[in-house]
Amino acid sequence: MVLPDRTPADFLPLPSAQFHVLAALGGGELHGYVIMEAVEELSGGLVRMGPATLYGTLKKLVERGLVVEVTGRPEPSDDARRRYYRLSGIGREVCAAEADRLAHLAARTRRNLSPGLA
Amino acid sequence: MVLPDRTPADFLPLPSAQFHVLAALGGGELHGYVIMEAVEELSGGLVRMGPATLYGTLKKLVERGLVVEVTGRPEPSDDARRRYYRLSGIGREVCAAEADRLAHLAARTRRNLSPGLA
DNA sequence: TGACACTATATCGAGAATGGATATAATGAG
DNA sequence: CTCATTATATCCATTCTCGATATAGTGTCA
Repeated sequence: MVLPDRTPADFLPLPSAQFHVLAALGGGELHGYVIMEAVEELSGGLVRMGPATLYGTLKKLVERGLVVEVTGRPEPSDDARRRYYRLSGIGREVCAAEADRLAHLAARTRRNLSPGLA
Repeated sequence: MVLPDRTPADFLPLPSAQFHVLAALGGGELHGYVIMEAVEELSGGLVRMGPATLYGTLKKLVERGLVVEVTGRPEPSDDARRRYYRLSGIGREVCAAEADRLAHLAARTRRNLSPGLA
């Protein structure tokens, strides 16, 4: 009852935690704990996402249809506790669109900032 | 009593509203209303900052020492209601550092995303 | 001069986003 | 069998964001 959004642009700007998780999932099907590590790595160590942020964000992303929980294990003898997630089609598009937005924003900001460079 | 932070890295990641305001002020000394317009322009029309976010953010940025209110008008016959703001030295550094962070994050995300491109 | 849109700053209160701390339990190494 | 690590999960406080609203000066035009 809360999903009239269909095009990537309708999701922008994305809350930063949601973007970090989508970005991490760009690498493939991952489970929660590995996502935390991937977020830290992708952010150059600057962002450390704790469990509260991660699992809340994951839940929201699934609700929004950007992420899908994977049914079935990659390998049968895998740790039974793990829950795997992957990007949906639109999730991938939204992630790319948000990356573009950030890149453009950063570039424009640099340009706007440079005239007064110290 | 709340300013032990001194290096730009201590401020990252910056909340998005704070970054947008700093980015706008990269263009020079501006007053509130013009900042709102500049934010919209710099964001490619994607971000429209209302008064509540703007003035709250501005207040916080001044508290943090990233922005300074300008005493004295640029032109004597200026609208008396206006209050002008400019980046502090560290404010400019933080803005540049955050722009770099976003650019890198966007680039890494794109790289991480591309292998599975649709 | 009076009406009205626009400029301009400001706050309230709600809701969303974030993060520290904590809980629980399975896994794996020694 | 002990203990660090892996793993998911929630509580609660704080922070961030924004729609709505308030107040008032400015500029235009009839």
